[in-house]
Amino acid sequence: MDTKQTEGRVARRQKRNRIALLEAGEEVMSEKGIDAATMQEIAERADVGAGTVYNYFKSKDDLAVAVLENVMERLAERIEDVTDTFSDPAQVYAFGIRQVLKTATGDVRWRQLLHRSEVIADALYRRMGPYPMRDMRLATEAGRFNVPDPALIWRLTSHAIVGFALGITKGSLPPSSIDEAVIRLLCMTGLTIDDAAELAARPCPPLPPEPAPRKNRMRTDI
Amino acid sequence: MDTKQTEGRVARRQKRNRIALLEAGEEVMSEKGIDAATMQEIAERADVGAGTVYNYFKSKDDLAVAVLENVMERLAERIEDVTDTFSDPAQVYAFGIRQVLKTATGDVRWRQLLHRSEVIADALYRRMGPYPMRDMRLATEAGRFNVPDPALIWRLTSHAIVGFALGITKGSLPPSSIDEAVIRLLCMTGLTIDDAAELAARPCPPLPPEPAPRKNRMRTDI
DNA sequence: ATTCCATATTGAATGGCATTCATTTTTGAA
DNA sequence: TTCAAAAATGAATGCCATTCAATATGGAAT
Repeated sequence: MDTKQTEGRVARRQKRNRIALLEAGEEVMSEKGIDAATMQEIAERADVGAGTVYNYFKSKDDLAVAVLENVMERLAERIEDVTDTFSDPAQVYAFGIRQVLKTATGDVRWRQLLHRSEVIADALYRRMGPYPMRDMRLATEAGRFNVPDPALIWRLTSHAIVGFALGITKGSLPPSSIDEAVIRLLCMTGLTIDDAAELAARPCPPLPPEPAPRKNRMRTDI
Repeated sequence: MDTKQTEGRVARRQKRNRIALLEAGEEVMSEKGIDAATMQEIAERADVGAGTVYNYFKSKDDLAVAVLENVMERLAERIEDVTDTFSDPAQVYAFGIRQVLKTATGDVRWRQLLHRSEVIADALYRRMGPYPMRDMRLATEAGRFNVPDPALIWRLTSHAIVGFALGITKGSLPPSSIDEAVIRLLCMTGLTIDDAAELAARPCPPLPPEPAPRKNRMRTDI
């Protein structure tokens, strides 16, 4: 018999639990920072026993990585259309970062989450190894354009994000100017000055429609 | 009577202890990373009781900050001469970073230490507050040249270092080209593209003094 | 030299937290 | 209904930063 014909209760519950844990993780870690977030609280908020978390995630860091991957996934979805619009990988990349910035600056939860992302970037890279970037569409899309080493793109992207996160969370980059930040990121991530300057000079190309904005459920009085 | 006439045994021991702790801290934290380093081991390596450490440093983070400050101090010493050679703050800054890079790439201990420096940059900034940058000669030197907000310089410098540390430790910046890295850092830290490009174009060492009219002309509109 | 106290040192105790694991509960097939 | 395998549980473990009550020490005053 087809074992898939009806997804058993277990499978469904597991899916629910995993999602609940990811959401709880994102919530708590965003609110308190990754270090201060306790597995206990995350478990409670996901209506799950403390030990159960470890059936789904090997460790706290592992959970954090999964949470960030989840965030990135959502980001990437908003980005992929662009590849039909632009033919220059630099443009795609720039646009991608632009999107990241717009979202990151607008969403307190992500900003706080990214705050501690050094470890995460590290873990992400270690976990991904050389070429298994199945899910990282941002990277994949860039790879479509004969960028020599797709892995490099992703690494740079993550560094850009981390660096930017450092910048805004520390307050040294007033996020008043997205374009400015983009330029800095481009420089930081290895595009040439000329590329960056040129990109900065020309206006942002026509944008694909943005999906409905998500609600920010987080307390703002922190 | 002059209480200083002979420094008592206590004062001498305290000085020794402090130094021993800083050295032990740098050693252990460099070897194992800040997180993995235990206060216990640091205390042992400094031939001191576990609790004693807290007579000298408020917390583990506090110790880490002191260790990094110590490193920075040594770095700064190698930098100060430059201020006699250059009159443009951008040059001084660029040269400073250049030195940091050269040293950091050559010294594994520092590289590893810087690796976890996100927290430290944070703590450093928190600790220093708006204007108490007495010891940060790098920043002070920059301040000599009418850079509007000296605090800003230091903040940016620390970010540059952190960012660079992320870069090399993660392997995304092959430190083959120091100059290139410098340019990226300059961009990242808020000098204008033009400034950076110009700096990149001309060889670092000798240059005619100029009034140094620094202006940030980056677009501020979205 | 001796006394004495302020100050420094100490390491055992505390508390918080990630992680583990022996039990219990649930599940789906027989 | 029965049963073995899988999943969930939360109490127990161990690690570690930090605290603190007890102890040792240095040097000033006698």
